[in-house]
Amino acid sequence: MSQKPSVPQGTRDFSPVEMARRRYIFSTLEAVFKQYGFKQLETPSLENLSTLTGKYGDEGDKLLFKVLNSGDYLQKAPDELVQAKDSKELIKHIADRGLRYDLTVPFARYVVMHQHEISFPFKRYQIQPVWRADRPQKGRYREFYQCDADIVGSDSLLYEAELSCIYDEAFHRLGIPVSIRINNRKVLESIAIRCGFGETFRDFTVIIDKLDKIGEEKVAEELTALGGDAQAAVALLASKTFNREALDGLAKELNNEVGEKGIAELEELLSYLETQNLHNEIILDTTLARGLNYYTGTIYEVVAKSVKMGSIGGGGRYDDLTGIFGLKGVSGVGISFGADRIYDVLLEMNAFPELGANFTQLIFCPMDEASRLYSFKLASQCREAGIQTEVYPEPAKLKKQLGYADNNGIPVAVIVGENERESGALSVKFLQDGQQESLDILALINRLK
RNA sequence: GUGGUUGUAGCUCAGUUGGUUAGAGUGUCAGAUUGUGGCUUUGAAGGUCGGGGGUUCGAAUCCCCUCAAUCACCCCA
Repeated sequence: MSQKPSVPQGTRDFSPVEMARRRYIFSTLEAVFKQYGFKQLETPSLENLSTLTGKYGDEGDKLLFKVLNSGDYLQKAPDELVQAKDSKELIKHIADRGLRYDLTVPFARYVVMHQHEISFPFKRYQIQPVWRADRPQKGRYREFYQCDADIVGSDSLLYEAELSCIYDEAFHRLGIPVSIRINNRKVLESIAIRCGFGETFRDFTVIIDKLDKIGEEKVAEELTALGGDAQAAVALLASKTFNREALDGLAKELNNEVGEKGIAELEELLSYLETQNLHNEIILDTTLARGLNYYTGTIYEVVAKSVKMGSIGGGGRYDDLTGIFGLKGVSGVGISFGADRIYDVLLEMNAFPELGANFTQLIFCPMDEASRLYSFKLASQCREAGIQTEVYPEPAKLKKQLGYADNNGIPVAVIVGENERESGALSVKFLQDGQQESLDILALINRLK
């Protein structure tokens, strides 16, 4: 019995054409990362569950893919938990590992484990898949790639500026006009304190993050329910072009200690950015909160201007991420690119450059068995010369062989039959314009090199 | 995790109030053309109508369950 094949929900195959496009995104980002001196890192797909749980909140824990232990895992599980069907407790006994949920936490783990080999500040980039057991929908997959650039071991705001520039440069190179939204967690905290949400800061951020989605009135409603001065808070929430004027306006309102610290950070970041020639708009958005609660300073989010899609990048400063793994006082700042969403945006914008899946420059088309052997030999000569070469595997009809070349976008075909073999004068056909020439192998190689 | 919409050939889609053998375009393969691709033309293959169950004399069509895609929540890249 044959079964209908399928892939798990939220996962996808990538065809050669799709891979060419994905490679284009990855290599564009990689080139920018390298330009700023980031070094590449990879970590295992599997992490110990203890590394992952509790780092992403209750929601995050639910979305973790857990991997069953090897062997007869139920044998070692406590009977009462199996009997009680208590999945939540039982899982701790039957699954020790899980698939990574993001790249930041594994990076923090890496830094702590290798702290004595690393010279700080350490700049690393990482391009790997992550997994979330989320319900798939547009722009949301269960397996997707993140492309992260982080720096640990420095609290200099120069790095915030560099990361802003990386966002700007990368999306410029990809041809996606974006808004780079920036905020500072301390500014947010200051607003919260000022308006009486100091005690309920977490909930406060969750609500205001929805501002552009549900509107001012709804947000005011929910904030009032939370118990605080909703009107005052809403008045302070705005998104403006990131410049001196906007900052000064904000500074006048936030004259408490946290606020002044946050404003000072934004000012320093701005003074770096003022020296740059940026392609995209930078927005100071005090409604930007971001879910992950470990951010402590600058936070980023990037949105494509021409396509409706969730954020295609995000990140921020976290003063003490490695603290949970026992290394205190190491500050980090990082950003992430959502490669799969960037792919969808480029596709929707029709903004991919012409990227054939074909790399073959030359194909030999043998007319008989002896020519096939002869072609195989000549092909290795071409390959040694650095020409990407194929040999058609059968001495089939020319129509078929040229059809293969045509369908695969191979630009040059060499027809080899008895005449060519004996004279060494190869019939070289250029498929784009249909021109045909007689060349010997050396002349052919020179022409294509 | 909650709710809505959709599911017919590899792909894009027709398919009448439930009625004979489920169609088209495109792609694939073969021929027209024995050593010359794209264009043309002829033909062929390709379908458990997402899967399972039910109603009916009869189901692609109606009902239930399930799987998947998609959209809105939640959350996020």
